[in-house]
Amino acid sequence: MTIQKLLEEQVAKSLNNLFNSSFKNTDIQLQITNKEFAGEYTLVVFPYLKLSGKSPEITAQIIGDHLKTNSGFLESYNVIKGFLNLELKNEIFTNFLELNYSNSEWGYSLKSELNSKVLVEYSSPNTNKPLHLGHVRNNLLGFSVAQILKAAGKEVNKVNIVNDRGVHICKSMLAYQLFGNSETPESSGLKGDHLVGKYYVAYDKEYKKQIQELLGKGVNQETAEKEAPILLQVQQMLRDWESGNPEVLALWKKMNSWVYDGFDKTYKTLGVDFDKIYYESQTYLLGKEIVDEGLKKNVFYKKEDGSVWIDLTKEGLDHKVVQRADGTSVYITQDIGTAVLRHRDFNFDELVYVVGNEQDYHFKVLFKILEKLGYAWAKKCSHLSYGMVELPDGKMKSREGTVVDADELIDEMLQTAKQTTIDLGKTADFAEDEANKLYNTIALGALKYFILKVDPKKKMMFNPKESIDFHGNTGPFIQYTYARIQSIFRKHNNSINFNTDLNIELSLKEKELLNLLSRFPDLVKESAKLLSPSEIANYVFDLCREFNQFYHEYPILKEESEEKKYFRLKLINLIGVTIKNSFKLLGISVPEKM
RNA sequence: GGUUCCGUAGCUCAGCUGGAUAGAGCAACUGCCUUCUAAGCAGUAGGCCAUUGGUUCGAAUCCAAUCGGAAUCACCA
Repeated sequence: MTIQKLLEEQVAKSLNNLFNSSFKNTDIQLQITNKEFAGEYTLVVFPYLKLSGKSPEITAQIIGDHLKTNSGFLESYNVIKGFLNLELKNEIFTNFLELNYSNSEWGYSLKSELNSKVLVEYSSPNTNKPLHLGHVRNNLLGFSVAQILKAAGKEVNKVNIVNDRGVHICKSMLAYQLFGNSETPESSGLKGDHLVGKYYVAYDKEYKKQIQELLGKGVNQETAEKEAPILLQVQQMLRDWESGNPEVLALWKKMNSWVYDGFDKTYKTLGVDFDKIYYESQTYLLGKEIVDEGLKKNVFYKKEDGSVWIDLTKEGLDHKVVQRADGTSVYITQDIGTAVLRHRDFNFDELVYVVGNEQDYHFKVLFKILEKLGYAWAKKCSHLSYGMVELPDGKMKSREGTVVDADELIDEMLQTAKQTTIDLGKTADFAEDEANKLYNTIALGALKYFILKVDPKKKMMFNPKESIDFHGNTGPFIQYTYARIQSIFRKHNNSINFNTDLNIELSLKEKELLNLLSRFPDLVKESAKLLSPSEIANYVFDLCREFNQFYHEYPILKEESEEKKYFRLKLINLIGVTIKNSFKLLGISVPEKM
């Protein structure tokens, strides 16, 4: 049990004794004491004035006295207005440290008895273009959330659904047929996904050109957009694909394989992975079957032109197409199939979709449809709806080429990390492969932390002109702090297995650090509940700031008192473990030396 | 137009299940490397928490309205 929870229990007991009330532990809200006052935790007594019938100051004193004589936790307390600041006994902290300092799994829960199975879907790329910064946010969030859920004791499987079919894929394919001249990744020297992306852009360019031509002939805008020859060709190609035209299928397979090679490289660099990859080409037929069944059960209805719809107006939503008039499936058709297939495969208790907030409506509809189709687990599906990554001039748009390419960005980060590190002379005595490994660790640490420190729900701004920093609230700062700690242990060389005197005198800073450390396990659970890596990021940054202040002010190896020296070694060991374990939850590695 | 989300320092973000004088980082300016790694530490400056009203002992936080921005409402994904 954490220090805070023990305290809350004691406070509840005291209140109940004093006022004949019946508070539970969870009713008590302790807050962290402001730095300007003595104490670690603070009880706001205003809510209890009616019970005590006394002024805030007197009430606080009564509670403080009772806690001091009965809880065994309090060294002393002070009252400022209606705030009761609790100063804990040193041994609370030293006990805590003694118990946890060498636990390498510190902060992580064991798999719960309930063994709740969670599926996390993330990444979900389209195979018509390379990954950009928006996808990077998705991948990092998905991977990190999975790590956090595991650390909170859940059984987690990561799944990916590859959007490998549909009109958008046909667009790249058609443009390649028209303008590709049979070029390949090998012949062009382009990474496969980039080569295919080139033709997706080429399609859009040609489409816009044709619209202009039609407009020039006096056709109106709407008709021009619907009847541009290249669009009609794309629609024909999709029908050919769904009917199994060998030539179209061959082209599709060839181009997709290029894209997969490209994606694999990017995934590997980012350090993300999946337990199972689904392909829409393998799930959309199941989707169509379910649509047929739903039609028979009157969950869906058919319009005269043959398109299939669902009426969700009673749910406050709208009518929604689930199958086109020409019989081809739409996005949601395949999502229905994929969800059902996944439940067959994994029998999950919860399913988390990591998908941008531009699809909020889509997921509302999807979950509602699954519910109406009678799947009980539909209620256990949730959408981790994250905000878009924006550039100073607005949202990224693949078609318009206003994107920050993932591979290019990572490459730039690597160059910057390398240059900065060399300028600082940090790798002078490193072997070449060690040095390269370090540049990679720092570059990805900077990128990942930059993205994960922001609340997932909020949109975030990325300015390509200002490269990601390595100072202040950044990944490298935290990695550096970890390396500093390891450096001390390299110098020390001895075991730290030394019993701490529980009555050792603690400085304010040491108490602060121990108090902060003690909150880590609860924080992991909290961030699992909120599906929010940013909680972890902000916490570990705070911890590092506190540590660096401590490091600056207090000697560790040079401390003369052996007692204090070993106490501090244990303290910084636990700090190091906490940094490492926090970063593991963010999918970021830490260097031993930098 | 309907629905949803957002508006906190020059910039990027914390804080939002109501609590003490609203915090970091970057950028600017000042100091600190003969002492465990200066990717660090200390300090200065920077705020009508979009606006107005309400709820109460107490509001950046909850409610309403207004202003500003975004997303979505496709036989796109």
